[in-house]
Amino acid sequence: MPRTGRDGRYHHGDLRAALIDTAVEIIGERGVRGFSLAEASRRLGVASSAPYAHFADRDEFLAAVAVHAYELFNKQFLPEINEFPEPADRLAALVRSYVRFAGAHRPLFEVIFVAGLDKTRHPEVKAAEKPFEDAYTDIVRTLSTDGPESGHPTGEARTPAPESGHLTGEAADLAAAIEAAAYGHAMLLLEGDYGRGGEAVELAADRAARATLALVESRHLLRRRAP
Amino acid sequence: MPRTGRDGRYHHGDLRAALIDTAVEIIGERGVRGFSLAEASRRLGVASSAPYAHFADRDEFLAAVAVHAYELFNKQFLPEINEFPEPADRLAALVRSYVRFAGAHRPLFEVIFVAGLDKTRHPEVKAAEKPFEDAYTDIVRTLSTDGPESGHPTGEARTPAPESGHLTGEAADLAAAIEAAAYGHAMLLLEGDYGRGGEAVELAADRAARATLALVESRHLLRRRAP
DNA sequence: GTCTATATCCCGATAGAC
DNA sequence: GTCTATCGGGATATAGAC
Repeated sequence: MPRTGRDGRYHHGDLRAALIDTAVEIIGERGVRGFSLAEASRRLGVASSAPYAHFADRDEFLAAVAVHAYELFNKQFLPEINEFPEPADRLAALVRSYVRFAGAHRPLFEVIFVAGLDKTRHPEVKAAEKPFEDAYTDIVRTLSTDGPESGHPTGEARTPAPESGHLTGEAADLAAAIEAAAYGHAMLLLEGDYGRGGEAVELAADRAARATLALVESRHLLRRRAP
Repeated sequence: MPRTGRDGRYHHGDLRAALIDTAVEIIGERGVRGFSLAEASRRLGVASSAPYAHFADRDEFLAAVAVHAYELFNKQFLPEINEFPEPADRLAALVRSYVRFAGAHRPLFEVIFVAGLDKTRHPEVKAAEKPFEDAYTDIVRTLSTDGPESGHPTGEARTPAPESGHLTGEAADLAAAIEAAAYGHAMLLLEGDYGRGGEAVELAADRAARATLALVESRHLLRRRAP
């Protein structure tokens, strides 16, 4: 929301936020790799050097966009899974939300997954993605220790799942398969393999959700011998 | 193989081929988006304008690299599937080969799938990928009309599958799921999610192959209602 | 087929004034 | 916080000589 100062020039109360909005626009048109801070400045009518008052360099700016992307996902899409009590359905819903997010906010999805940011250099990004990762690992862990086919008689003592951290064994295999399926569907959607409109998004999301259920159903086939 | 002329300067008998080799090098270091014809020329010791004697522009050059990539895949990896008689195993082998190719020839895989070439503008690329596509659709079609769980009593009359072109119904759903799984595993491999060395490639390829078998096994869950 | 030379354009980033 | 001015670098692409 630019406002005009006494001198007739445009000034932005929040150039930082305006830059992120404009970046989303540009990335939507040209892709992440076609984005430049210079063009964003041009569109906002500010000097090409103005962004450097808020961000050290281009990478740090993209990291800020990535954080924005995760916050949006966590707020708007993650809650969708709470409609489902069963772990398998929750997982399918999570995958569906993931693909929907890719379709509805393609530029943000691109920044997160296609830009190739070095996350180790941007801890803010890692922190922002944590809610999503936690939701995911929680469900997968539940599924592989408590699934309908795991064969635990009622009341049997179970080793408690670790509270956080990496998955192991069957859970890791299932998680990897579903992660790849979700990512693959999202990428094919963005490449136009499913068409262009909103139906394409739902088609891709639906297929991804079904693939998730199929993988859960046949998860015994995913198991690998210990290396 | 550069040779030296009488004047002491380097000349290339086949600059075209040399450029493609060098492009593979550069893309391996910087990714497709970090590639430029200018740098390739520099490394070969030729003028930055030399490539334009062989290629109209950067995109046409990348299309040539893509054709090279498909030819290599079709020759070196596609034949691997012939070791397996059963359709499901053939499909898993194809997916395994696909991921192995991504790992063994990452730069070429990137050009094909990440560079975002407009294939409609480059018919040579479409022609080069045809053998791969045909092999894929053939197997999927066989699986969804002749699979062990399709429940056709022996001798029942079946509608003959179309000889080429797009898949429909169950076959299309299965094909989409497997395509996404293969692509997803390959991309996660390239992003380093499985680690870096040759073991990472085999891990990803193995997981992709298992996911393929799992999807085939539960393919009834992939079925969508007609739109 | 390759060279030199050049034109044009865009980008990232810095310094210092307002 | 934003501006102007500017440096340095790299890319694409063309024209014309050898």
